Amino acid sequence: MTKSKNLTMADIAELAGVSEATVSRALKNSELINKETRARIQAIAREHNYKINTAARNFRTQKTHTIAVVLLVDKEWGHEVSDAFLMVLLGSIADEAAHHGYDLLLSTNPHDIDDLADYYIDSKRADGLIIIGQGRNDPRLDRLAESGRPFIVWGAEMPEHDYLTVGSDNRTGAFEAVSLLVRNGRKRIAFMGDARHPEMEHRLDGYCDALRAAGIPFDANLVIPTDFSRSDGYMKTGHVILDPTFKCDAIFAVSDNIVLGVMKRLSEADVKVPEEVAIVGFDDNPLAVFATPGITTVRQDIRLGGKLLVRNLLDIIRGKTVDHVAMPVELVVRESCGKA
Amino acid sequence: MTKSKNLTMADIAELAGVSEATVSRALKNSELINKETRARIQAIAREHNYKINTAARNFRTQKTHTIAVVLLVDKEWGHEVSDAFLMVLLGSIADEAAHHGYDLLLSTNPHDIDDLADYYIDSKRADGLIIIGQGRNDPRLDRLAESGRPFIVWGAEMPEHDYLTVGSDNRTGAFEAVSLLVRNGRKRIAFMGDARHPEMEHRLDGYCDALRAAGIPFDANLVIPTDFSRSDGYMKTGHVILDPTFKCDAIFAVSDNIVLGVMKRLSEADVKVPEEVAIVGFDDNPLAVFATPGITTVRQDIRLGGKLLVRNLLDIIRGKTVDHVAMPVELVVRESCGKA
DNA sequence: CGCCTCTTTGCAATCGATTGCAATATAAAA
DNA sequence: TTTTATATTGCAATCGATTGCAAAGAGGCG
Repeated sequence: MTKSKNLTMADIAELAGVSEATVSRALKNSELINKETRARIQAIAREHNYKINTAARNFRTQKTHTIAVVLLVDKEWGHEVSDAFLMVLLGSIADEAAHHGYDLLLSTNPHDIDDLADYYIDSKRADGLIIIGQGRNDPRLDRLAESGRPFIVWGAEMPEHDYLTVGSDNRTGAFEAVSLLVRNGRKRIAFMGDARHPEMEHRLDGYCDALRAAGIPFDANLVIPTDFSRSDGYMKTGHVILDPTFKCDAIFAVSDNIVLGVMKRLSEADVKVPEEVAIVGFDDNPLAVFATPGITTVRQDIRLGGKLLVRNLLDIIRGKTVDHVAMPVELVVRESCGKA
Repeated sequence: MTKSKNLTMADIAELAGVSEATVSRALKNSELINKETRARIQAIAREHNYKINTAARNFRTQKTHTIAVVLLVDKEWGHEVSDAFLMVLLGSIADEAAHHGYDLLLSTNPHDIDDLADYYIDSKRADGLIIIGQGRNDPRLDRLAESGRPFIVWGAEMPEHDYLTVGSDNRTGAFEAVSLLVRNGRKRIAFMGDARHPEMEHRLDGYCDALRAAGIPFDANLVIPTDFSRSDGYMKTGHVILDPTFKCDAIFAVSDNIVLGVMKRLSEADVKVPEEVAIVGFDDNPLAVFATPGITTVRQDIRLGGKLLVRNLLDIIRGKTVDHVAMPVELVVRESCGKA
């Protein structure tokens, strides 16, 4: 098809009989240029299939029109972390970025990039960063915050860390989930999750809120440290839940992935869900509805999350003031939580 | 931290008392520059936290050191297409690209970018493209191929389309899967999948191969058009498999996602898997092992796939000759396929 | 007709790193 | 000592688009 070498703005200028400056402005649709001239130049550019050289433009303007998404997904958590979840978030970020005319740079586990800002911002690869995978206490994020470069984090607001976040209202979500179990007559409700992780900490807070509201005393023995994975859900169920000395009639798990592992193990042990143990999860993983029984869960609006990450990051880049976001969540009731 | 404005190569040159040219070569570790001088300049650059301006470099060299990954994931298929699968593939691509010093540009469903090559290559955003989501017959890919720009596709080799691919040996995988069902004594084996999709077409071929090898006649009624999704697996099971006039004692489905939907529906109808209907899937979705019963499936080496996509694309960019890749697959036997 | 305003266009510098070629220094050979 | 080969370094052009400022043209008004 087009085998001609790349055209430059000078070529278009020549073709149109105007200067490069005029072409530049015309292609931008600048008001400075006469309307007819603009249209004519645009037509010529289109006709000759001219594409502006992004590299040159970025260089000249010192902007990249690119945002970098960094996935810090360690093995530390369950490594499959939410597959579906991540994919949806990523897709939504990509769509929203494209919508604003930004490209998306993706990087997973940049273990050898100790200074994210240097790599992405200072070296002019991206104008800002979206970090996914807040982790427990990543010093890199604190360094980033100190350096004052534009970035935003998916996760939970943490008073002791000085960076902006977008995430779900984990505390309220957990509160509603556990309250539902209480309404359904459950008294000994176990919590499965890793409270060292910011978001999960908030979910534990919500769990405690719900118990308190119901007048049920908090029992630390019911808190079972579990990472995000199905396999850890499976294992902890075998080691703790099924231990004869352990008694519970319900479980609130911080992710549907965990629930899938739990239910697999319970079914092997012939423990009936929800009759003997009622369960509520978190995320509304697409699988939740296909599990047997269907998993009652807390749905996060991930697509909205992606959009907000992008919008707020762009605002930060433009110097506007931005606040933390805790998006509302929605309880999705299926079978696993039992009946009232 | 560093609030000083960005240093340029000229600054470093001045600090080191040499010319910019020398700095440029030294930072590249060029043999042209004296070893000690090189070390000294590198030290100075590090000390002052100098980062090369990628935008300027890309502009000057007319290379981007970036590859673009384009996800063409239409609703046409089951939209959740493989969640886990995609995430793993993407992660592997990202890692391998980083390993070669390339950045990764991500784009999902560029519906308004009718000419992918223009957008990414001509406008100097990327040096090459990786396309994921071969689809049935995307004319955009043919146009890309015609234009001669460097790209590669995840999927299946198609003689009538002129572009390079990396994918799994779908035909052999399907052959082994179906042969296993045959060995386990099954005679009427249904095929669930959309044969219009290149990869699935090969799986259908493998299915036919296995029947032929076993002397079982092919019955077109046993081929049930199904997209990739759990929900379509669920629905088609209700509409076709459970239809009283339909008889089968086994199912080969082209994705584990489908199997999950199938098993959900079968369990609702109290049909026992594998006793009444044996099932084999494809992909070895991380969930396959957590389903009840565990799903026997064909595992693809997705991480290897990601690596090969990147390596072969880079070879293409460098003008080397590259061939199609059909990676070997592995049958993973769990419970859903019954016992011999 | 001269002066002023407003619209439209062009000039030319600029962004920062790279690289072919020339220049210099140093060592080796004659 | 002169010539030649080799190792280092610098000069200066270059990549292509953008933009502040100046300039030219069009129209209005006194």
